[in-house]
Amino acid sequence: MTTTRGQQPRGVITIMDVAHEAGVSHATVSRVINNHKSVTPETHERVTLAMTRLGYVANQAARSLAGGRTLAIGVLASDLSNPYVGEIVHGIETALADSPYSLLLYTTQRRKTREAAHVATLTQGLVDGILILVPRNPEAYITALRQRRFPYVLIGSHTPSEDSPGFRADSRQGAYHATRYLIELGHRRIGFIAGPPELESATERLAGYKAALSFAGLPLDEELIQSGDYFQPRGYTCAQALLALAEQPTAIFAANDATAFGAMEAAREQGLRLPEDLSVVGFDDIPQAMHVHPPLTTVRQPLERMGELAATTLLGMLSHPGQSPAPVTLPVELIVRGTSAPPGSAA
Amino acid sequence: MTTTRGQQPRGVITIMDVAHEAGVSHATVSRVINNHKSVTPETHERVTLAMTRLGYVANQAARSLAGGRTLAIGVLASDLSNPYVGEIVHGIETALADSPYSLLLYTTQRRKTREAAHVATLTQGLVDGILILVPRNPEAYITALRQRRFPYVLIGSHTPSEDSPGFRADSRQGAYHATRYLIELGHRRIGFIAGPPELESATERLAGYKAALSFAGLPLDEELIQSGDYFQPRGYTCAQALLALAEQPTAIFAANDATAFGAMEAAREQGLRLPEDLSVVGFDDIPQAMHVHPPLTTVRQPLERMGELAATTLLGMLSHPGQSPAPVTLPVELIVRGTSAPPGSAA
DNA sequence: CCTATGTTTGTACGCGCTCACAAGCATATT
DNA sequence: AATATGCTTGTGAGCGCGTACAAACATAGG
Repeated sequence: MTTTRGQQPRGVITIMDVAHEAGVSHATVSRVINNHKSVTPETHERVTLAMTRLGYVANQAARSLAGGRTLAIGVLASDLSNPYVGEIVHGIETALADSPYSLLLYTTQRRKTREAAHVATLTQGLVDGILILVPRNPEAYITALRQRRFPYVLIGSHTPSEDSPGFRADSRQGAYHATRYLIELGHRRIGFIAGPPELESATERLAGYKAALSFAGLPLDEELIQSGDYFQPRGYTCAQALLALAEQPTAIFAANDATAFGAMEAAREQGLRLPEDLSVVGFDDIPQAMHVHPPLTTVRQPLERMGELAATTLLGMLSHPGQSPAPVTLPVELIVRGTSAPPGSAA
Repeated sequence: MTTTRGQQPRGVITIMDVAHEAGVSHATVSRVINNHKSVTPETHERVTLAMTRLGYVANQAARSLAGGRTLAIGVLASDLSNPYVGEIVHGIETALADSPYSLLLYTTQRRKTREAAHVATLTQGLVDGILILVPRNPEAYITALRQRRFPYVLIGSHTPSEDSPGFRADSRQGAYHATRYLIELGHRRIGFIAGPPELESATERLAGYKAALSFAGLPLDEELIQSGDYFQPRGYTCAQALLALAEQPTAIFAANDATAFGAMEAAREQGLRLPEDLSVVGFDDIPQAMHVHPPLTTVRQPLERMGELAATTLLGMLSHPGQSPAPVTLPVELIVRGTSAPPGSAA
């Protein structure tokens, strides 16, 4: 049985070698690999044994070519150094851990010039489905993906109206809650540092902020709204602008945590104590939010969970082709930490 | 020329379609794709035109199978939510941006049970080469990789003795400098929070610390050395232990930034002012090091650059098989910020 | 004992591409 | 004018695997 192969055993062990070793045809080996039902337990056993004995590892390229599936999913992200993205990818990894799928990572930082061609390459035989993180301008490829019926799931901001499968956090609701919270603490002048307007999440957070003000009957002062870009340095300058107003705000709600960190810097530089002299609230709850001092009050997005859900959904779409789940909006949660207090509260 | 194909134009455009469209053989199309020299400019033009006209995209699986190259490289990392890893991957992406290679990401969090099988899968037709980030127990697969002559490059800690290509930061030197810096500030009792001893970087940093003490003629007090694990919570408890000593240290050197953050927390909780009552120095210079308050004095590792260099090196190994560059140790840099000062310096 | 039915296995084709080889052709050499 | 040389292009053979189809065999029914 344990025939030591006559040919030179160079390099790669193929399905043929296993077939020979087990005394069956390569088709049978293939059946074993793919768990086809019509294989006798004994045959299955023999083949499995032969595989381990020879140290057989399937050639993925050949499987893809013959079977039409690549067993890989692509992840399109903007930039990995963003902790926000890291969290989501972490969740994706978790979901993929028990699947046979590999993870192909693409950041749009790479080859941003030809993002469309990029998607084309990915979807043309490189991966079976893709996850798109926080799409900046999805219109470019989403339509193409849809009409090609290529499986994809969005993560993060995207218009809920479009019926693409996706998972997003309820930015509007979160911003609304956070703002109401500040109002209930007694704040009347609440500065807002917005995100880039081309991002759905940014406009929603702004909308939530405005809605809360209007619900509380507070005036909407355009002076109090600064346009940020979700990055810390801009948060810093926006906060400076807010603190330079004749009528200073007693609280600043930043559209994301990085921006909030910038605001904290600016406040400290002006000699303001947090939270006694100024309350700061962020959005996202990235890991370091709890590690700054004082720890940041913020709105928690279930980032890791979003990644996990999206990946699981995509896997489901791959195993049950045709269906395209509706987008899901996940609730967010206000995490009260140390940067928020009633206005003018003594130390 | 612009023959509208008679057959049903369903699904995928293959090299054959392009060949037909351009009026050449499929081999010529292949030559154009692979930039073979022996193609007339006119032919090249015709083929290129046909490709764009048909929207041809090469099937990567077929290329891999036929050509023996996958045009993908694998990245083996421990865990993406670690900002340290994010930085490195960022550098890798940068290096890969202008190459035809894709990035296959594997975290060992996934399937940690079968890490070896994991490497086997990767190296058996999934990727052409791999980058291994901060290998925990590399022995398991390094030897296998080497004897299979599979291209790989290490990033981060690894014994410099082993002649695997790799890029690492000079942990020992960095720790030595940081410790000397504290000594020169006037500190005599300097606590050290070590990293996990199974990590090369951790032992080297400890060695650097000890060397600096001995160079300065300071006694080595084992009490002052706590064993951490590179994570923040442990840094917190280790710092507590150090601050509970009868003879308190006036400075704490933490083996990495996360640990240093923990130490800062502990110090603050004890009512100590940074840096007046206690100096804290970290290692790594992860992005948030400069964003905590006060900003952390730390030893900067060129993480992104390490990733970029490693990827470039791997690409070089792939295009010039056979050579295996020697490991490189990159210099680190002490970044003095706000958490370090002479002992007992008044505010 | 022969046919119908079901189960397990083998045969053979092709997925889309790369590459060795040879053919075709133009130009250089004698 | 005949042959050699170099360049461009076409032909064809797989790469390793999945899978339709058929073959082989066992079992059941008549």
